[in-house]
Amino acid sequence: MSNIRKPPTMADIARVMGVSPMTVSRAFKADSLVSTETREAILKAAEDLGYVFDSTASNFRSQKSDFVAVTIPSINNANFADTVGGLADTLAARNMQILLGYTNYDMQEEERLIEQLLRRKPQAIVVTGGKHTPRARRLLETVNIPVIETWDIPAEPIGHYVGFSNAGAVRQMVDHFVSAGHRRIAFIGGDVGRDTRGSERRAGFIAAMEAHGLDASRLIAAGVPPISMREGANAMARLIEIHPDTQAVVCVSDLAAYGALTECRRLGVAVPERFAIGGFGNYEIGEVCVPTLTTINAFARAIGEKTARLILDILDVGSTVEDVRITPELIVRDSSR
Amino acid sequence: MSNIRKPPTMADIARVMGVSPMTVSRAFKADSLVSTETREAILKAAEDLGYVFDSTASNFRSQKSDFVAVTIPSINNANFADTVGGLADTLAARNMQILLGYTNYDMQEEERLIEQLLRRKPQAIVVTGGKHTPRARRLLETVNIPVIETWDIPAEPIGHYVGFSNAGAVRQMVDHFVSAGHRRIAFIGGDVGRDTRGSERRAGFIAAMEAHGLDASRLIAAGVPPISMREGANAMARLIEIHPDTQAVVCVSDLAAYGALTECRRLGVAVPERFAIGGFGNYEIGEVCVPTLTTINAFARAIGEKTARLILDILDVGSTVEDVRITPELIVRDSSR
DNA sequence: TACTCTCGTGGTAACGATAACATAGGCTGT
DNA sequence: ACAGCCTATGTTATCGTTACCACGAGAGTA
Repeated sequence: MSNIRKPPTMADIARVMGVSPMTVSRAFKADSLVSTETREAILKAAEDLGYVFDSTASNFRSQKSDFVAVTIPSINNANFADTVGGLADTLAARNMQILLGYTNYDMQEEERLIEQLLRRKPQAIVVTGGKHTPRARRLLETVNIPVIETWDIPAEPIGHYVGFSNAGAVRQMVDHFVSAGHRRIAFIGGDVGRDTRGSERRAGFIAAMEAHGLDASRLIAAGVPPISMREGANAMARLIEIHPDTQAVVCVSDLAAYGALTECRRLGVAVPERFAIGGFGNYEIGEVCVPTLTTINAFARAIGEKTARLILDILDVGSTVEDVRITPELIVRDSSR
Repeated sequence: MSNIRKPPTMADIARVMGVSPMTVSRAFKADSLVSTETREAILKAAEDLGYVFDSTASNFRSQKSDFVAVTIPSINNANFADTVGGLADTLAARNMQILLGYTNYDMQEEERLIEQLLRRKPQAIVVTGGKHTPRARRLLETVNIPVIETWDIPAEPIGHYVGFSNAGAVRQMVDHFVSAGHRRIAFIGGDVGRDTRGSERRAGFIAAMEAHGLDASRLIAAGVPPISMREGANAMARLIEIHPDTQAVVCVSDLAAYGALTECRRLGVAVPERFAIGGFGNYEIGEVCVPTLTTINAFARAIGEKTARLILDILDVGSTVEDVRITPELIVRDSSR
């Protein structure tokens, strides 16, 4: 009847076992000093009693958690999911857990989230991108845990970063198109302003085109970022209507690029003969679709893994660790050759 | 220099303000009894001091957290991501946070994860699927918080569930194919055993075929679940080789179906004229690709939202709430008409 | 006036684990 | 044989917040 009796604590186990609570506590820490027999007996007793270790109390007393806080723009994005996967898997080896939040590409929301996450006393905080509200920035600067910005090379890094130049990556794509003989090149992205990385890719496109002495005004904004396959298709239709003589298009992501590709197929426009297409992010779709999609591999999973290793290094050794610059890789596939 | 001074606590704010710590505490709880002026003054002082609320201490003392623990098989799956998105958004309105873990389609890993998550004293726990290791099951049965199984209708529910019949959904697809005149129908899925939902869809396929008096032996296992687009393509190649006279194929997911579709295109097999294809999950790709993909909409996001609302109801009202059965919807598109 | 009720606030103890220090016994080496 | 060290365990105090109870002041009521 009294199924509502309180769950057992370490003190209960200690009483049953005739040892001190401290010994029970130690039995749960892998590296601490308890004789093997005592530990095993305690762990067995704990299991029998249905004891569940109270991380809340442990974190509170020791003033640190096993959390690493992470903010990403959207959960529904294979690239960020890969990064989180790399982070989670690498940190799991040290029994650390990810505390994840979604900003929905909104810096205001990011600020709210950062504040909420910091309340949990994480061991480190990982944010996506290098732009934040002033208050978010202050929160991150003040907090005394490692701060890592990812997916970008911040103009003014707060702490560490593991990222790459979005503008530089797009330049690779533009260079590729130009050396393939294209001159009238367009860019398809989302509306400017919200998606920082998208905006930087757009800026990188403009800079690269101008560096080649080419016209950089063929810019199609397809909607609120992140733009979908459907929006990519719509943008392509618009592009062909407005600038029918365009030879190649750089898309802000593979999803947009795939949408553009299907639109071309619908319209009977040959890719790559009549129209070369490049994407971004090396999504699975790009290597399966017909024709396969030229893209930029930003090594999303590696970003997560390297970030995790950076965090572990900082926690172990101290903060004398260097930042990590990833060099994205241009992958040329059938959609541009 | 002494940048390492301890962060301020409520007691510090109380001292500065000349009130009791209790009043400071109340100022941070939206619904508690403090005069508006006092609250505002306290919140301002807190901001000035750079105070960060300590959720760890709060959770510890009040013996409850704002967490809802969630396990999903994989982060890199748009369906589960949608469910988590629905959960997170709905719970965010109540300032609750998701504590997420990935099982990697492994029940052993799920057990480990459930144990780890329960240590955080979540307010509720949401698991994907209705099959668990005996120990995981015991942990869930013993814990005194709401337990919700999703994406399935468990044979023996532990607590509540928000799900649908995977077998029933596949039956809809088979019925659709049969009424379109197809008789030689195949199934493409992953290797049996790991992915519970995949296995149930396969079983549902067999049952539905037998119910129609048709041969249910055209089963292609494409690899370790979840199977990729590439594996779907490979499976299609194998299917055409082994059973060249097949008329239609049911795929375990839209990703596999899309792979199958591209393989058909490569081989010059006309879809749907020569070969009808159906997927599962209503991924974005299915409504953009050419031809568009017939699929099953399982309302992934709604599962998350309904689960969240169920949790909130239980926490508010008590556990007299009913379970939720979702009815998946067959979406017929060009790949099968 | 006296009595009840609500509002705003204060005082005290406690949540469960563990950091820090202490101690008993066994072993090593000279 | 004894200082010195290592191992296994115990004792005490404490992390920061909030549950619980108490209390005074003013409002409302009879």
